[in-house]
Order: sequence, then C-alpha cells, then structure tokens
Amino acid sequence: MLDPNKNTIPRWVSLLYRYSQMYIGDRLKHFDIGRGQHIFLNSLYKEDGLTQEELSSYLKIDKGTTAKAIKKLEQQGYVTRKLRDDDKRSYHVFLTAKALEIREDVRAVLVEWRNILSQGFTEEEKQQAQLLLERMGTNAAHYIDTQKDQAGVCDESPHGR
Amino acid sequence: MLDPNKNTIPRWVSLLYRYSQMYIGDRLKHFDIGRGQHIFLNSLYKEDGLTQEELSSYLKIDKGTTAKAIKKLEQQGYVTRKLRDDDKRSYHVFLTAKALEIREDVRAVLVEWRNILSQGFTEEEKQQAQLLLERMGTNAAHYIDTQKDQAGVCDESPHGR
DNA sequence: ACTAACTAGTAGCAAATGCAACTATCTGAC
DNA sequence: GTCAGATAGTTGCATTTGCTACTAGTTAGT
Repeated sequence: MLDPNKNTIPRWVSLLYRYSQMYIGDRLKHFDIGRGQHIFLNSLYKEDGLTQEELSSYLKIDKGTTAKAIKKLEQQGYVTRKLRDDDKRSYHVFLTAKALEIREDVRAVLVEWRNILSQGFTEEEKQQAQLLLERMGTNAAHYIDTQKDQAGVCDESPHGR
Repeated sequence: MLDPNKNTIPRWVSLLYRYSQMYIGDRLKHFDIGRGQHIFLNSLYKEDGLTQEELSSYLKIDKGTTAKAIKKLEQQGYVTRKLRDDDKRSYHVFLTAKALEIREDVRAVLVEWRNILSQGFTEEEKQQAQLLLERMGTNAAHYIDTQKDQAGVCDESPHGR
C-alpha cells in the first residue's frame, strides 16, 4: 500500500507547487489574474520597473513565458511597458494604479498560503523551512545554470560537485 | 500583518518544481518519457497495478491529466491496463517488461536530483528538509481537501468568468 | 566604420495541466 | 427490482510552459 506520507523530496515539491497554484489561482481569479501571472505581479510589487529579462532571471522562468504573462497583464491593465531610453531592446515594466489598488489583497493571499503551509510550525521551524528551501533552490539553480553553460561539452563525471 | 520579506516560500517551491521538471525531463528524454509521465511511472515502481483513480489521489493530480499520461505511457509500451473484474469502471495499470527494464535508471535520476538539491547539507539537514517539506505538503493537502469537501455546500455563486 | 557576437524580446509549436461536461458502471434507499 | 446519486474514466477546451527560431538593437574587436 502506498504511504502518502513517506516520499521523496521531488514528490513533495511537485505536490506543493500544484497546490500553491490551485490556492493562489483560486483566490485571485476574481481579479482575473490567472495562475501564470501572479508570480510576476508579486515580483513587481517587490520592485517596480524591472525589465522582462530581469523578471525572467529573478524567477528563473523562460523569457518566452515571461513575455506572454506580461503581455496578458498589460492587456488587462495591470502593467504598462516603457521602452528604455538607453537600450531600445528592452522594456521597463511598471505597475498601474489598478495593480497598486489590489496590492495588499494579492500579497495577503501569499501570506495566507504561507501560513497554511507552516501550520503547526514553531517560528524556528518556519525560518528553517525557508532557509532549507532557499538552499535547495540555490543548489538547483546553480546546477542547472552550470549545465546550460556546458551544454555540448561531453560527459559529466558521476562524482558531481 | 503583511511582511514583504516572508512570502518567498511559494517562489522557491515554484523554482524547485520547474527545475526538477527540467532536470528529470532532460535525463529521461532518451527513453521518450516526457515531463508529464515520470511521476506516474515512479508511482507504479513503488506499487504496480494501481488504478488511475488511486494514482490521481496519491499524486493529487487531476484524473484527466492522469488519463492522458497513462494513455501515452500505454502507447509507448511502458504500461498495460486491465479492466477490473469486480468493477468494470476502473482499470489496473501494470508495468510492462520494457518499463521494468529501465526501472533502476529512472529511479536513479530521482536520487541524483535529490543529491543535487541537498548538496552541502548535513545528514541532519537532509532529514530536516524532508520532514519540513512533508509537513508542509500534508498541511497543503489537508487544507485543499477540506475546502473541496465544503465546495457546493454553502456557496456556489453562479458567477464565473 | 564594419562586422561578428551577444542580448532583449517575440512568435510558433508541442506538451502538460486543470476544469467541466460527458459516458458507463456501481451503490443504496425505497 | 428501480432510480437517484456516486464513482472511474474520457474528451474537449483554455491556459501555462519550455523550446527553438527569429527580429531588432547593442557591444567589442579589428
């Protein structure tokens, strides 16, 4: 019999990801903000005026995906784009008044979700969880980025690191 | 109370999820196993002969998604389905010899990924990470399932779109 | 100044995913 | 038994996502 509680890290990660998308998507759908957009909106709430390239690299999301998400947010009136003066290839993405209006509501959803996830955690455990996730994320990002740089270079040693 | 610096758990989760999909998908693509299938294959390696419904509920993945993934695995010759005798609505999903042949390779990919994620972790930290993820996953599952049970009971506002 | 290499963003495709509507089977209340 | 409601699975649709190829603007080497 499969024991749902005993499993690998990748399975928990994928479960947490899908549930997060469900929860956040559900809580934001009355703003017409879909599952693909909230992550960008939240990044802009942290720092307005980022370029698409900066959003992509911060979130580690493909630039094509970013372009489509930003395009949709723009069509919905949540952001505007302004061509940079000093580099006509790139755009600054700015939040509109409409986006700023719902800022606290949107951020609150994330805080609520975080609280649901860490229910029953001590403050110390919350910090520990955040830290460990961060370290795993950094490890993953570092590995993937390294691989990408070496794409085409043969065989990797099974020793890793 | 909104704390702007404490809502990053969802961001790390989504990063870890996407990178996991990339890594595993990349390492399994020469078996023609796409990003959507490996999770089902691994569940069946744990326990063969599950029904689609059991797979869906174990992985918390939509039954439509499960149907499509299993269909693809069947077309590729990795699984066969057998109608249950005692319930003609459901199918047992069985691994084929072809799937069993690559079992260790496929499982090894998961182990490798876990090792990448926990690089630089002490044994204690690894266990801690696993445990905290598990607790967060359980919290999430519990919350979402509870919500689902209550859907339609009280609200059901016919307001969509 | 020229041009090759690089970079930001876009477009098109295919796969994956969730949801809702549907079919077929099963269960339980009567 | 019969029929309403639940359950397993399928299908169609819309959204999201990553990849690759492409355009246009920028940088650096000569």
